[in-house]
Amino acid sequence: MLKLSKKVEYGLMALLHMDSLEPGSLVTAKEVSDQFAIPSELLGKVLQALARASLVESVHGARGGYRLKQSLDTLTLGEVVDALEGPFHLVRCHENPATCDQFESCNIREPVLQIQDRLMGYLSAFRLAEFRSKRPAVAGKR
Amino acid sequence: MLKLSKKVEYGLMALLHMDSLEPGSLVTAKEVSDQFAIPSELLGKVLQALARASLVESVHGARGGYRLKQSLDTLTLGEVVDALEGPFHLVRCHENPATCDQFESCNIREPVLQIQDRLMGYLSAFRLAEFRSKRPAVAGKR
DNA sequence: GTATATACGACCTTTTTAGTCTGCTTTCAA
DNA sequence: TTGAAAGCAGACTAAAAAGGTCGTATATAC
Ligand code: SF4
Ligand code: SF4
Repeated sequence: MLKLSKKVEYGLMALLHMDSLEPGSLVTAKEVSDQFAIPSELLGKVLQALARASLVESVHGARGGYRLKQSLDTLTLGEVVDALEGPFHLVRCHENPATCDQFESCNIREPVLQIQDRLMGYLSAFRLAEFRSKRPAVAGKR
Repeated sequence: MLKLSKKVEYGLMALLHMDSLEPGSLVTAKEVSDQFAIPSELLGKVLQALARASLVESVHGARGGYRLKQSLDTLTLGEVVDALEGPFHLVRCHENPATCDQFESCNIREPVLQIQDRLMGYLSAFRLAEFRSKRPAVAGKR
C-alpha cells in the first residue's frame, strides 16, 4: 500500500534520463534498460504507454527510439502515474462499487474522497523538473 | 499502487464507529464485523493491532471488547496507517536496498524522498475528526 | 531484403493482500 | 467452579496484483 510501482519508477528513470540527453536526440528502450538494469521488454511496455499518453514520442523502425515530447518543467508526477497506472482511485468502490462487500454499510466512503482529492492534487502539482535538482546534466549522444 | 488496504479501511470504519458510541462504552469485534459486513477474524486482528499501538484499548474476557483510547480529534491518518501497515516507505530501497536490482544505477532515489516526506507529512496532519463531518452522532449502547 | 526498432497481447511467476483456521488465555457470571 | 464469551497469536490457504517473459507483427533505415 502506498508504494510506487516498478512501472512508475522505470518511467521516471527513463524520463529523467532522456532529459539529460541533448534535446531531440533519440534513445532506444534497450539502451535505457542496459544503463539502468531494467528488463528491456518491460521498459519497452512502459515507454509505449508513455508514448500513448503523449509524454514521449516514438520513432519506429531501425535507428528509431524515443524522445521527450514535453519538457520536464511542464510534466507532472500525476501525468506519469495516470499514463502508467490509469486513473487514480484510493478505494476500489470509486471504480466499481460491486467489488466491495462493505459498500452498503460503509461509513468512510465519502470522507475518503477528501483524502483522494488532496493526494491527487499533490501529484498533479509535483513537476518532474524537481527531480533533476542538483544533478549535473550529463552530455549523452547516440 | 496508491490504494488503501482493506486493513486500513476496516480500521478506519471501526474507529469511526466507536467514535459514534457513548464515550467509554465497549464494543466487540463481532458486533462491529456484523454491522459492517467485515470478516470477524480479520477485524479482530485489525483491532488487536490498533490496541498494540494504543489507538484503542482492549478489555479481555467475557463482556470485554474495545474502546477508543484517544479522541478522533487527536488521532491522525498517519497513526492508523503506521499501526496497521508499519512504517511508510514509498520505494523499497528505503527499507532494504538489497531488494532492488536498480539500486546502483538509480537516478530517482534521492528525489523520491521529497515526495515521500510530503506525503507522510500530509498523512500525519490529517485528523480523523474530519471523517465525521456532517455525520449525525448515532447513540449506541450494548 | 535484412537488420533493427517499436507495438501488442498472451502467458507465466512471484509477491502481496485478504481471509481462514486452530488453539490458547483472560474474565465474567451463572 | 466451571462454561461461555471474549481477546490474542500464529500458521495456513486462497485470491489478486505486480512483475517479468515470450512470440509475433509492423515499421523503417540502409
Ligand atoms: S469499504 Fe467503503 S470506501 Fe472501501 S471500497 Fe468499500 S465502500 Fe469504498
Ligand atoms: S529503483 Fe531506485 S528508488 Fe526504486 S527502489 Fe530501486 S533504488 Fe529505490
